[in-house]
Amino acid sequence: MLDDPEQLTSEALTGVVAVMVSVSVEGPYSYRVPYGMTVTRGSIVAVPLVGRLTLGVVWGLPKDNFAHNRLKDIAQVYDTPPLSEELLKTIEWVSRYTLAPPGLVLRSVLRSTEALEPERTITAYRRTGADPGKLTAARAKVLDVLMDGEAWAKSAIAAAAGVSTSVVDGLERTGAVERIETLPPPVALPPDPDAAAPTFSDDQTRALAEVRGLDAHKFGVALLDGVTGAGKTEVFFEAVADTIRAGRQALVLLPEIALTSGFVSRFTRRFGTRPGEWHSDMSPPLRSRTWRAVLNGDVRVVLGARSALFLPFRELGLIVLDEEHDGAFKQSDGVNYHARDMAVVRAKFAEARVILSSATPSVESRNNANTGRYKHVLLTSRFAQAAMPEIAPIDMREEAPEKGQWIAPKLAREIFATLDRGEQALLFLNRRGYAPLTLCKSCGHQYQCPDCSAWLVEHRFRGVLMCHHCGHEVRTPTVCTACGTADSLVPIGPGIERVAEEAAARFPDARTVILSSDMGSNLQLKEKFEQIEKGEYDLVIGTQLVAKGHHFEKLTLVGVLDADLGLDKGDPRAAERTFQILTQVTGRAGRAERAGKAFLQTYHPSHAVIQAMVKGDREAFYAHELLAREAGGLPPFGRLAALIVSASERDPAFAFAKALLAAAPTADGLKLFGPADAPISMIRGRHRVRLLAQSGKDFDLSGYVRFWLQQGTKTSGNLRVQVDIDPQSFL
DNA sequence: AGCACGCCGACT
DNA sequence: GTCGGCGTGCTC
Repeated sequence: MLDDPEQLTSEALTGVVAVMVSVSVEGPYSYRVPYGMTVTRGSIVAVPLVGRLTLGVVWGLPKDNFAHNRLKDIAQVYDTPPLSEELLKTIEWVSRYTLAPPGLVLRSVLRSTEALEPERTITAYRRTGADPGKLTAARAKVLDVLMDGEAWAKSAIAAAAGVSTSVVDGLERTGAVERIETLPPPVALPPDPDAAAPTFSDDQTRALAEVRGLDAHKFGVALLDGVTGAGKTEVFFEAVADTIRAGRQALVLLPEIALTSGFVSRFTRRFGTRPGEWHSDMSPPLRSRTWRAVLNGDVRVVLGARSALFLPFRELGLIVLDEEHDGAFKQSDGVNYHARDMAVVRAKFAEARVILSSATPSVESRNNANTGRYKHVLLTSRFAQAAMPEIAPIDMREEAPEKGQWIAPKLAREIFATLDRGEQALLFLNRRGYAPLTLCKSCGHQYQCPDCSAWLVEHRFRGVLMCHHCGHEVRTPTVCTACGTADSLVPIGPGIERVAEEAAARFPDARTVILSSDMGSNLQLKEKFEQIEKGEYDLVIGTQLVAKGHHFEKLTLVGVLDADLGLDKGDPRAAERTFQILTQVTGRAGRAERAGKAFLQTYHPSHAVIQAMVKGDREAFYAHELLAREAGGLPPFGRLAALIVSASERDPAFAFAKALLAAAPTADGLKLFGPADAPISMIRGRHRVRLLAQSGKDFDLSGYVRFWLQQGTKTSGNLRVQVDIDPQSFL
């Protein structure tokens, strides 16, 4: 039974072993296992690497024969369970697929050494029962808090009792309270799958039955496809409950952390306790403890951002991707992976289920559902039809607003009517700032980022011109920096700050609020959302931020100021993204009780996306888009890989890309395009030239690109080649 | 990722 | 003459 992975993982390895170090190297290095040390495949170890200790994972037996006189000893094995075979396989697969060195992929698994050290104790205080002597009011409150007999952190006692921490110090001196070193409370308690019995609509009951049709102990994918408000979350919560009952762990991935807090409350209502959480907003100690608890199996359910996909689950049984179509699931720095695809891969190795949930599934997922690779679970709702707003286009060629305005007359009339009824209206424009371009009317100078080929966007509130690609900022000049003319700078085009200015002038009685990711901290934004929900604003002006996750009872009108978004920019996914965001944002208008209306300001009223929106016919969109993709050999009917060659000067980058293209091996059905300047031809001072490889869907494009780069001339100087398999956008 | 090695500018 | 700038390359 040599090929039985169970057998292999549990087998103690001796002599020389292969260790994957968590640095950017192409394969495992060999190390000696010192006498008396026991390691197996998956053991987490520290190994010496150029004079310092580096984290690594025992991968198995060495495949090469590194000179034995240069071998070093493993320095330490950590006292944790080994990483699961399923996770090791996932790392290898992700590395092979994305062309990222396996050590780099491992790095996203082993994020800190701290998580591996024995858990640090915390100082806590508890009652001893001894007499405190003088019992002041403050002391009484503290002792009351400690009546439960538990040990509390000093700050927690002070907060609960409403006194200062020095009262605890005083009580400690009297002996009525004692200080102990104790382990912190667990990061998450076991969720109770039966804490709250859900009540389901008939549709939800049927959808759940279909999801449950997937064997809980085998690999399988369900696409949970249903309009907002149809109750997708309740359905996949039951799959989470099933997973807990089966003794396996569940992972729920959200596209962005702004959505977690609402989600945690819903989870807590259903399961009686909070899930484990994993995202970049957590404190490093909590992250470490969560990581460890996932590996130990103490945390059963994790709610997290895309990086949670690489947590060291021991017995992963379910991965849910909520809003699976969301572009935020594609990681585009370091390891370029798409969390949706990698979730399916990990689930396959783990014999786990995957639920992809969305109101506007990605074209890829819809295709997989159509062909039967994924189980298509449609969730309609009796309210769905009523909740769908009436959508109408506004042809901007015929009903253009006056010069310097961005709200068409027809939309303005609708806004007035809505405000008169005491209802809320939302104006949506996916452009931050005041104006996307600033120029001097005297000399024509256009303000551009010095390090990127992009206009500087004026942000009037903050008084700066800023680059949205690298963050470069300058104070907005009052005198043209090119010709010296005073007051000659004019803003060109709209951003939401400018729309807010127009709205203030045209609807002076409306209480107006701007919502944009750069308009305050997460907390401030949360507050604004709550105020809108309470009806403290009449007119909401926002970017993509408002399209997600929030329902406003009184909102009955949505105006999309630029419905064309990125249409027709030569980006294969532009139509899909536009369809998704238009569906999301128009869906904010009206709920079951009140009918809603949405208007799309467009210069292309006959475009398939706009037509599908207006007719409320999403199937028409998918049908049209799938045909277009098939005709173009684009995903999901073909594969794409982008190679971005970058350098500090354009010429060497271009020359290298040309040489690379010339050295490309030929292959059946493979097409190469380029070299061409990338749409954003310079970012952070680096010129970027793009090559594109397109193949059939059954072609090993990753393998081809790896072979190609190995054949071609190696990069030298400051030339860099970045590979992006399955690029989502063509930036 | 670090850390050493290496080849060009302003100092004791 | 040297100190040190960081660009480049290697790590079992």
